[in-house]
Amino acid sequence: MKQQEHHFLLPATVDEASRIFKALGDPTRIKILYLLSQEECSVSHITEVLELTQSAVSHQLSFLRNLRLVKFRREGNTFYYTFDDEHVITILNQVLTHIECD
Amino acid sequence: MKQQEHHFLLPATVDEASRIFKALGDPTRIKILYLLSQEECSVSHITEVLELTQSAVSHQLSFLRNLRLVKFRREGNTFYYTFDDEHVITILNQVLTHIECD
DNA sequence: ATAGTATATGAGCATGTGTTCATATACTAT
DNA sequence: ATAGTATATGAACACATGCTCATATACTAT
Repeated sequence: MKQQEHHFLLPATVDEASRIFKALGDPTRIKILYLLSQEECSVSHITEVLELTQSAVSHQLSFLRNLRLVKFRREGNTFYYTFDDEHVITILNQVLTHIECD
Repeated sequence: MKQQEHHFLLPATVDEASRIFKALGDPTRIKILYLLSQEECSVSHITEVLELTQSAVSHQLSFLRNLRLVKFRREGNTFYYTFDDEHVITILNQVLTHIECD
């Protein structure tokens, strides 16, 4: 066994990374984030475009909001969501591009 | 609501992406992959360095093997693991760097 | 006020995940 | 052959996850 020095990660770093990856580790959330990476969307628009229930979308948006990956603005009854973490969108697009270009 | 055309993702693309992100979405697997990104390691070395049980490490390596994110070679009783997906390691390091440099 | 619309939220449930414990396998050394 | 070492694997269990269903909230229109 080699006797190198390792560079160790801080527990907080590992936790934060796993939280980000976990957020991206679900097909529904990937679709939502990918949609939001293209344009600002209302909840009902996401619901229609992705053919999901309103509740499922709303729960996932709540999840993404807690992680500060998306934000929203209100206009009357309509909530418009946009992504709120450029870096995570970049990572997502890198992976998607990598897969599609296989 | 805007009436743009969306670029849609293939279901297979979404699935593959979520599988990759899910693999990275666990602290133990992040630590293992990060270690392997630095050097080839035996199972027992991983076990000691990360202070995990042998079984937990072995199960996670099996998981990572199935996704072809790691590979191993055998030398007697000892199994040496290395990463097997440069792109995934790159993504992992990007996210880790981004977090640490906050 | 009343009804309608858009979204959020809580409970419940089925399924997935990560661990431990016990045991199997495969090799090495005596 | 036998004991020891390194790793893999299956079962079981606690906990997390993502959905649906029902309902709450907050605004709009009449």
